[in-house]
Amino acid sequence: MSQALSRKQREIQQRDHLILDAATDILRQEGFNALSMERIAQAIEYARATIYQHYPNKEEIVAALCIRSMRSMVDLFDRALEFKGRSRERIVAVMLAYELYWRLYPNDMQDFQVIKNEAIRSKLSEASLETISSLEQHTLGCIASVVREALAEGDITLTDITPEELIFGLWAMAFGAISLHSSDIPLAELGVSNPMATARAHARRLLDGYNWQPTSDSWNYDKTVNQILNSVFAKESANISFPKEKTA
Amino acid sequence: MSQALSRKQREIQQRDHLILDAATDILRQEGFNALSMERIAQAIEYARATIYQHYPNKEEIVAALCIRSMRSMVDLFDRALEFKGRSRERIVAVMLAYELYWRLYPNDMQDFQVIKNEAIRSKLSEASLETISSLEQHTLGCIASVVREALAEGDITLTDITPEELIFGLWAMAFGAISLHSSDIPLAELGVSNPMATARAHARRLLDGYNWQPTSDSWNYDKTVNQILNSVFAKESANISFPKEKTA
DNA sequence: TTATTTTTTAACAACATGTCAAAAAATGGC
DNA sequence: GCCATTTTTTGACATGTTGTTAAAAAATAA
Repeated sequence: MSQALSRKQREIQQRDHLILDAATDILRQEGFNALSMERIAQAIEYARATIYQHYPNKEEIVAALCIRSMRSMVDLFDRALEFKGRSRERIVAVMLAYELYWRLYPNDMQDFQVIKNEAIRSKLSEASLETISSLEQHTLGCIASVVREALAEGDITLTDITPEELIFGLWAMAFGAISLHSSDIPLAELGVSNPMATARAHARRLLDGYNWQPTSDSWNYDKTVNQILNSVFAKESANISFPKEKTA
Repeated sequence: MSQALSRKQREIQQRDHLILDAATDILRQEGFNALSMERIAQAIEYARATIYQHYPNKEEIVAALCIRSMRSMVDLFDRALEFKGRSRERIVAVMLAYELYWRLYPNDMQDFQVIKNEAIRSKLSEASLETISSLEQHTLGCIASVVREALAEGDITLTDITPEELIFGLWAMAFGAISLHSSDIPLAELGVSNPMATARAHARRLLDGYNWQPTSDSWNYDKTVNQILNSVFAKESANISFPKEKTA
């Protein structure tokens, strides 16, 4: 009985993947406007109403894609924290995780933009919104833990801002850089060929500005970056060429 | 003849304002999903088809709102450049313009997010997209001119990055801060009560990090901020209380 | 095989979109 | 002021999407 039941349920689970995969394809190839229940139904060869058994609307489908993608981002963040070293090296690791995520799944980041949109958010369930929010909080928590560590170890002393405000600064810089990059502003034409590497350089300066030890003039962070890539992110970085920051 | 014709045309122009105002109300009070041609038509007491004489779809209406709002932003940026002083004071003025814009028209900034969305962008005409783009470029140009000025006057020397990359950094920080702020992430709960003031503090540190003279330890920028607010932005700042950055 | 439960679907009602031909209003010549 | 012409406004239509529901189909268990 539980055998037969679970066979059917496995079928349903598989169909869930079919739905998400079809949605991804349509989203990537034709954009959000082309994404409709009918369109997905055709792609997976089921009736439209069947998809409503899985998701109450297409916005929840995009949310599911987002959540799936955010989980792999969280994984990278957690892995970043496995890098052992001085606090400032560890914050570099966390920022690299963000950059790596964007390089590994450049398209997924666009879904984040979609999900930020009020028109879409307003159709999501409380449950989905909370899942998204808690995943977001998790990534923030990773940065926060390193900042707290730095404070505890005396690598940084904050006088004019709170730890949370420092976190916000790093977050805003990274988020802003990625947002601008994934919008269709022609950054390359404006003279910014590599936004993420540039953001990384700015973050380095900013942390130097706050005197987070060891500052970049007394430590080779390019070496640290390589160490991080070759240890905790060995698997991912194998397929990816990482541009160095230009260093003075 | 030109009298009679222009009377009618004035009527049509007025109706254009009616449409945009109605759209703004609906957008603010009920969100993008509630915005429909029918809904606007009811509000202004004309037939739906009449609105299509003005705008081919609701996305273009939002674009028009955006463009109207961006023009006032550009105005603030231009006014910021009227402030005379050292280059680093002038960059402070430009950043203040951005902050001021956000404080004067907090809701309008949300429209910018809407217009960044691919689903909406894909329905806009080339003309609208280009207008938006050129307004965006104009604001960037304002920052760029100050950076060039600083280079020319020797207030800053860039070794490891290009001027464009520095501009990108300031832009990303400001844009990221505002994006995060206007998303519904509870920044206050996270300990960031004043995102824009925080971003301003970070920008100050960043510019100090790049050694843009005079650095903040040798110059009272709080005083500069007040001077800017009381001169070029006298009218606007009268109604607005500006939080000071916390300074070490 | 047959009764019962679960899953799938076709059909429906509601609503939004964009277009177009007809109605209404404005204009201009007489 | 009247009528022909042009412009503006509108109701009506075809199309497409959404979410629901009752019936058909399939799976399950006796």
